[in-house]
Amino acid sequence: MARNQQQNKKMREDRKEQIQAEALHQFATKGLFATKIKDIADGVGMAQGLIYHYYNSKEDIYVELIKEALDKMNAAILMLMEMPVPPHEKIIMAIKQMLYTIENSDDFTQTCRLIAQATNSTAIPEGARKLIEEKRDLPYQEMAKIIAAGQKEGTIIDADPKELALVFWTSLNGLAIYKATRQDHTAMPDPRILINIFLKE
Amino acid sequence: MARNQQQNKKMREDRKEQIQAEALHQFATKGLFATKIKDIADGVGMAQGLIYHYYNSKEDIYVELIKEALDKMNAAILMLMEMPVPPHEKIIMAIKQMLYTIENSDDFTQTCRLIAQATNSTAIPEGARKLIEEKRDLPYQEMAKIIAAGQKEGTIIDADPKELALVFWTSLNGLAIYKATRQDHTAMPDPRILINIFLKE
DNA sequence: GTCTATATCCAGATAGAC
DNA sequence: GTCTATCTGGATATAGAC
Repeated sequence: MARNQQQNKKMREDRKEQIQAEALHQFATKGLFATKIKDIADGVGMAQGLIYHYYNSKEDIYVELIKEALDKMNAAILMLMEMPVPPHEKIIMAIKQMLYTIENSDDFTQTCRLIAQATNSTAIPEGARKLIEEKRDLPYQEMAKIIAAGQKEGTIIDADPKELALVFWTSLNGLAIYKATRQDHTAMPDPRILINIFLKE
Repeated sequence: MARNQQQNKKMREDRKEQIQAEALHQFATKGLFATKIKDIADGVGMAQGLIYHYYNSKEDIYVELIKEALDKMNAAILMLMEMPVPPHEKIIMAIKQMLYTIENSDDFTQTCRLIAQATNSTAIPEGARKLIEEKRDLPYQEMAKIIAAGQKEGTIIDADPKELALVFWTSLNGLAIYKATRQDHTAMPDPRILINIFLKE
């Protein structure tokens, strides 16, 4: 009996993940309002009404995706923060890693795109708005700390750490959006161009 | 009679501009699908049905706005191109001008936001999609030319001009999006941070 | 030119059979 | 768990009076 309950629960979770994956794809490319429940259902291969066996509303799916996207992003940043390397190495690693991921990971690209869409629209569910407000500043704050540490170390150029952190993330975000919206395989720039913004020579 | 016809035409144009201004604001903040014709009509202070006296459809308004936004952007780039100053000066001027405009012009910010929304969604009218495809590469191409000229001059760092142009526009675009989506008065970074990406010291 | 009223359609969500 | 059928609301666009 316990075995069966567990199995059922797992199957339900699997099904929800299918829906999530499809919804991420659709929301990221078309946005919340242009995506119809039927589109998601068709993508998964289930009846339109069946979606409501797993979620209470379209908004619920959306908010869950936004939450996961933000958490995934922030977890990646915090992992970087804790690496046992000096600040300027963290920055070099982060830039190389981000450029590589932007160029090669479709899932990451879609996640970026979802967040960009959400951030750039006021017409999103209240729950999503709150999550974004609450979580979106963390990367900027953490990067400002790394930069300040690097300046103390003497490896990072002299400028307001907050401003440098702003340039750091908005540049990478701009590149991610650019990549996401071109179907062709646009190459990312040489990492050194970006690294040069921050490091003293 | 001719006098009257002219007056009527002008009044009609004025009314269309009112609609356009309101639609730009709404589309830029909420997107095409979340914006209802009634929202626009309410913003202008006219009945919902009256909009159709001036436009055939919501999509028509949208496509017209996209066209004007892209043309305005490209015209600004071309003006810069033709200024009688050396390449590295053009880059310095462009960065300073862009940062200043991002920080101070609400209209520009909304235009950026509209284009970002449109570029980042596949669910836009065919006409808008075509215009974007057709016009969005011009800034990248023109900037690559300026950069290549600056390299010949010896003032711009050694790297692929296309990649530098990519970093140039995506960085500024990232900053514009950032600014557009924060209600508070977020300061732009010191221009020298960005200028340093491109200029030899 | 402007309004009110309405035809029409579409999509989110629910009900109920299997 | 899954489907089909349906209720319901809301939004685009049109019609017609003033």
